[in-house]
Amino acid sequence: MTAVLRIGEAARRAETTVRTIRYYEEIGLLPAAGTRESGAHRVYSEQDVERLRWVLRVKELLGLSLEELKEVVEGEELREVRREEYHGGASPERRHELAVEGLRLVGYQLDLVARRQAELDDLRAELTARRDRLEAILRDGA
Amino acid sequence: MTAVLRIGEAARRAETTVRTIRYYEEIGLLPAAGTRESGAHRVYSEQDVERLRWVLRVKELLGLSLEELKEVVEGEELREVRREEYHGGASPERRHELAVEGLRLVGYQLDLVARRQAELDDLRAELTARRDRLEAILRDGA
DNA sequence: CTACTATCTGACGTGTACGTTAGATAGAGG
DNA sequence: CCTCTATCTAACGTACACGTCAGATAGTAG
Repeated sequence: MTAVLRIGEAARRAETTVRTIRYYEEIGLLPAAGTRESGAHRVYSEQDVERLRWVLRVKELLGLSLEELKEVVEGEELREVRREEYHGGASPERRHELAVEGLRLVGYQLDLVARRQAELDDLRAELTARRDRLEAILRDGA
Repeated sequence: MTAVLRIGEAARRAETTVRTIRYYEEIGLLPAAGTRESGAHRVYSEQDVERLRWVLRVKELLGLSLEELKEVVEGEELREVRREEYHGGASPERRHELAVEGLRLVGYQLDLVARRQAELDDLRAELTARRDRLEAILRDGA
């Protein structure tokens, strides 16, 4: 069911390149895909692809460096840990712990998004004012 | 009144560096500050600084490359032309022309801002959903 | 005029984020 | 077992956006 993908297909699905995935692994941004003996092909799950898509999206929209992205990746990894442990039946304390840490990371991202939105709102307001002034000129002036 | 600034002070006011200003001039992003004989100091007006601040802000918020920024700079230059010509008394046809072109450039920027805002809205919605799920777990679960 | 600081013009260096190439190997299909 | 393609590692190359340094010059304060 959970198809296993190799790096080429993973890259296509995540709308990125093979090199990028390997590079992210190199710098420790992405975990080394499974335990491989050197030379063996990397394998990815669809969840891995989803995680990567999310990370790339956040990077793009917030303009984060790969260094800054590490917190985001951490959050994504935690999500997966949570899913697995829940199905494997984790203790209530463990669940609590995971949820708390998850909240911290989600809060961090929400914070970044909110800030950027506020700045974009300001920018948009100024642009709209400019546009209105120009339209006024076209209407009743020049 | 309209203080004349040299590159160091201009950089401070625009919250950037001297090198950046010179680099932008090198690649033709910013106009060569006035007509200088080679070796003479560059001079900037407060308007120049405002223009630069705007450009840097748009770059940061929209994640544009310097190449893509050229449209934005063009828009800012046009604003200045407009101001000057208005005070110098431009013909109605000229005013009309300037306003139309200005609208195009403002429209372009508004479009970019709107797109980014939409994407950020989506991102925020997903993050908020995640947060809510985690909070639910803390409330009535773990 | 002198002293001092900021700016000037090259030119080379740097960090980030990958692209590209070479030669060997893995693994799926027949 | 053989073939063929995708992937492997290692290494060098590249585009962008500046940083940094050297040596000369401009402009301001006294």
